[in-house]
Amino acid sequence: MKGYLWTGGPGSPASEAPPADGRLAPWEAIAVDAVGNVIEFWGFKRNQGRVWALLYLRGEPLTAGEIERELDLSKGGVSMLLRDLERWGVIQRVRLPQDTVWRYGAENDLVRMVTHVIEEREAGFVARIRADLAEARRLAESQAELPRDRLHRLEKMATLAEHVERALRLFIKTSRLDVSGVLSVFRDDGSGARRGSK
Amino acid sequence: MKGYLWTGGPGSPASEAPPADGRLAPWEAIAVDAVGNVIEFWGFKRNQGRVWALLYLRGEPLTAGEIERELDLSKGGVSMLLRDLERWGVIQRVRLPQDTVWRYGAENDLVRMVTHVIEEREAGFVARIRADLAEARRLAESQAELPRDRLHRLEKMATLAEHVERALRLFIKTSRLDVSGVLSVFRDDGSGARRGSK
DNA sequence: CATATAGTTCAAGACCGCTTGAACTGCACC
DNA sequence: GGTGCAGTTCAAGCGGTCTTGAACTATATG
Repeated sequence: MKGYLWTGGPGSPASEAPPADGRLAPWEAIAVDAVGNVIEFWGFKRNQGRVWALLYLRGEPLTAGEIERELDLSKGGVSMLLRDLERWGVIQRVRLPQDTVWRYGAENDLVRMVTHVIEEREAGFVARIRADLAEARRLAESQAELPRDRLHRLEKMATLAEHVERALRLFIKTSRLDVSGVLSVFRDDGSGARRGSK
Repeated sequence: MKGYLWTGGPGSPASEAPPADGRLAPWEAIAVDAVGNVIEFWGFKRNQGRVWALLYLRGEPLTAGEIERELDLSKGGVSMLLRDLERWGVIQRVRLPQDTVWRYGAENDLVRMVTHVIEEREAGFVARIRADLAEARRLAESQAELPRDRLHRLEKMATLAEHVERALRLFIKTSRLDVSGVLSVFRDDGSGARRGSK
């Protein structure tokens, strides 16, 4: 909860002079924060989600400076956040013909990114756990005078781990499937906000 | 890692001298830590997982003091960890007839707990997000001169959130189903480590 | 009742990741 | 070349969580 919650500007968003540190409309602030919370829940940085959400809601590419002001973040922070998002392919850096600065636009792939990163994270992690349990088992087996039931329980623990792993994989798969439906919804806007926009 | 290393263990339970700060066998340490990592991954405290794992592997109930020594935790910490685990129903507090102290034994329900807590967490969380997005939408709609495409994107965002939510629910359900298979495996040991054991 | 041990609570502090802000690089334009 | 702005990097600070350790309560025992 960095910035203040800016309850002002009930009337006109465009017509009145907004306070220095953010012109975010209240409804935008709420939506942006909601996405921030979701993304944080999935183990990313809150502000990564906020930046993506802002770009997505605006529909047109913004500059780093604008993001900085809207979201009340530091220059350096914005730079790093944008780099992360770009690396993950959920935003795109574009340079408008006549323009001299970079602008950043949201891809629709937020979800694909989430599942993707989760997938990777899970892969490494699960491999590690599996290796550890295997190692434990190896050591335990080499221990001659080990009560049999202990070993037995260790093995069951490993089985459990495998099942959880399977469930996770399944989740990712179904999630992706389920989401592909959503993506198609998204897609019909892919061409941007038509022309009108601004 | 923590405080002092309790160089004690004159008893030497097994035949060889175990590492200074706990009598945990190496294989146990590895397995215990593996579970700790998993549990941490799921958003719990690492040491909650370690405690459960220790109790599970040992098969027989341990006292708080024993746990404290084996895992090299503080007295207060163990007390809190045990309370959490007990509240979640993944360990059971028992008092042996002749004995004066409480002992704690592992239930097999670790997974059920995980899914359960995730479920709860998810429920509250998702409700919050949903409410936030609804509120944002309400505010946005009341804003007369709002570009139509912006509102449109906000709506799609809400749709997306719903789908992710559905995927999550599905995951929990499948995970639970999948796990129930494992639980049956576990169950045949339900009666504990037979009697012998020690 | 005095003592000892088991168990609980919580303030202080360790720990860790995120954000900041300032120094720096790169680039365009004058 | 010099000035100014966009963008990057990173040490230092901040904020939040987890753990510790000591004071405290509860309970059993002689």
